[in-house]
Order: sequence, then structure tokens, then C-alpha cells
Amino acid sequence: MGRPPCCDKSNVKRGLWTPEEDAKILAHVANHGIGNWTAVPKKAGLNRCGKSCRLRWTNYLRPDLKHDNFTPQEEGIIINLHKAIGSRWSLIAKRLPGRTDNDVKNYWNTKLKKKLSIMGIDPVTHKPISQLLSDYGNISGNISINTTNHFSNKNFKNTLFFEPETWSVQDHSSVTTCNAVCDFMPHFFSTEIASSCSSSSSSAQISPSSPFSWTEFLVSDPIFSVDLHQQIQPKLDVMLTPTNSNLTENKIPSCDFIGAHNSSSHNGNQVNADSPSASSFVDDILRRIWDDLHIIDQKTGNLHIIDQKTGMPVAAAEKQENKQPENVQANQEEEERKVGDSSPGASPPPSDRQNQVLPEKKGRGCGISTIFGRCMGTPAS
DNA sequence: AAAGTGCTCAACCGCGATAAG
DNA sequence: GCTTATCGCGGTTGAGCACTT
Repeated sequence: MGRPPCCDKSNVKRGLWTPEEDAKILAHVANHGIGNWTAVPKKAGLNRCGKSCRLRWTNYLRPDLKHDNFTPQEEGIIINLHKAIGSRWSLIAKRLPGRTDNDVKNYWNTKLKKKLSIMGIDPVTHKPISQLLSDYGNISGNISINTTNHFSNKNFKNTLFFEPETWSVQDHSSVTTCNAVCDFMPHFFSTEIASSCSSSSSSAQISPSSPFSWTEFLVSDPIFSVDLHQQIQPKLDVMLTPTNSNLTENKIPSCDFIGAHNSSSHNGNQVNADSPSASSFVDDILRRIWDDLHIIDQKTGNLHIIDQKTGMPVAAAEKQENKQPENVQANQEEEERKVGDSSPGASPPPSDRQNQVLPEKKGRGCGISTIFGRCMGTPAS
């Protein structure tokens, strides 16, 4: 049974939105709030499908949206969550305040997939392509794999997987900092969760018993310097070694994971993973990834991210970081200079459209601030 | 300078899930 | 329990722009 169309498609405007249309949506939302989108076009004086209005609001006009570039840390979160749960963009986006599922999806399709491929990592399985080829060779016969040129791209060292930058995320209650992607790698793949996964498209990507060794893979490449190898080895060890984390205790907070930023909903109560409150397998995976990176202050309920170098909450870790000898800092700065323009965290060239502020962005539409100012009399924050 | 090519991302499409009557 | 309406999601498209030849 097909569904009837939500509007008369032949009589509604399609395509890009004009600033005037945006202003009408914003004015309508300001006056009536969000809801009943099918009635919005009529009430707001728009010749648009209600669904289109909702999408415009959700993906572009919402005042809480961020319109700047993705940070390396956000990249790391996307990559790791994609590895864990696949293309569940809305779930991934909920971990990235100010980002929509459309943003995440587009960013993955246009940037991160390529970046992983350049690194020699299959963006579907998140395994090195050489390993996949090797596995294939083991199945289908003798295929000779040359592992020496995975990283012929000169930018390889700049890729986020091996650039343990520190970062900051501003959320509702606190500023949090932690190490980037290497530290994000959860241990949960070796836990009972991975082995107990039933069946889903994403579960196929989880390989708890994979014999793959990152170390061997990396060492096999001559471009991958000894120094860099030494730099990441501890992180690899952390990734590959079970810890005393929540995972091994089979405990998870009972909070709504989606609201983990909100300290009031993340109160540190713990329940068994088999509890009915664990709403889904995917949610459980997300909880465990998140929990492996954070602790909850039992007194304040605030969320802290643990610095895995020091094992301390980030605020304390930062103090130590600031105490490091000058020569260490100088080396890091030198390394950052080497990383140069192509680093994910580096400023894009002036011609990069992503570097443009919203009103000029691709010459489409009109800036949020402008529209808000026009509609509501106050500039957008 | 013009044409061709590639990239980005806003918008659309169709479907499943859920709510409402 | 059925039908209809609405919402939300993931996949896809194509306009507009930048870059290359």
C-alpha cells in the first residue's frame, strides 16, 4: 500500500531556498514553535512542501547548528562510530553537537572515505586494504601482496589516525579535552558485546577475533618512520589491551545515551548491559565507546574526558601538559610545521569554500545571523 | 579565456516507524 | 485492528563553484 503524497508536488516550489523563504520559516518557528510541518507552508506563506520546510529547518536553519569546518576530533568520532555502527548517520550526529545527520553523511562521503582510502584503509570494513587483499588471497589462492607502498601519498603522516592532537569541545556544561583518534579506539571489540552481536548490517563490520596487527601493518611500511612508530606504539598497546574499564565489568550507565552531554541525564547509575534499559544493540555499542572515554563526576554529575596519557581528567592532564619541557614542545611545534597545510586541523587554503563564512558559502541562501536578525531582532549566537 | 572535470553539500526521494483518529 | 498522517532516516541527485587543461 503506497502512501499518498504529502502535498501536490506539481504546485510546490523546489530547489534552493531564498533568504526570504528562510526568513518566513524562521519567523513561523519563532511564533509557533516546531511541529505540524505540513501546515507550515500555508501558515508561513510558503509555496513549499511541508517536508521540505522541515528539512530546511533541520539541516540548515536551526539556531544550534554549527556551520564551520569539522574538527579532527569530530572526524575521529565519526570514523570510530562508523566503524562500530556503520552508516547510522543520525546516531553519529547525535554525538556531535551542532551537526546534522546530513552534515555527517556528506562529510563522510566527500572527505573521510577518501582520507581513509588514501591511508590504505577500507572505509567499509575499516581494515587495511592490504589485509583485505591478503585475506582474499588466502581464500582464493596465491595473491602476492606488496605492503611497502600503502602510504605513497605524502600526506599519510598527516592523517588523523596518527596525529595525536589535543582538542577541545565546548558543550553545555563544560569544556572537555582529550586525545584524538588513537585514544578513541575502544576495547569493546574484544568484549562479550562484540561476540554476542546478533545480526545487523553493521555488526558484520565488527571483527572481535581478527588476527590483524596494526603494528605489523605499520612497521611494514618504510615511509612510516621509527619515530612515528614509537609515538603510536603505546596507543596501539592501549587499543589492544583489555583494561579495567566499564567494559570488563559489564556495566553501563542507565542514562539516555543521546543525552550524554547533559549531565542531568548522565547521573552515573549503572545497570547491567542485559537490562531492558539497554534499548538496542547499537545503543549499547555507543554507550561503551563513550563510556570508555569518559567518567562521570559522582558529586557534580559533570562529564569528564580522561586523558589517556596521564589517566587523569583532562583539566588536570592539561596542567601537566603545560609543564612539559620546552624542547618537547618545540619538537611538537616543529612536527606540526612539517605536517603543514594538508593536516586535517590546518587551515584550508583561502579558496576552500568550507573556509568561507556562511553568508558567502557557495553563494547559496543567506547567513543565519542575518536572517535571525531580520526575523527576531536579535543576532544569532 | 573557454571548456572540461571534479568537488561540495543542499535538497530531494522513498521507505519504515510511529502517532492519531 | 485498520487507515491515514506525520516524522525521521539513509541513499541519491544535481546546481553551483573551484580547479585544471
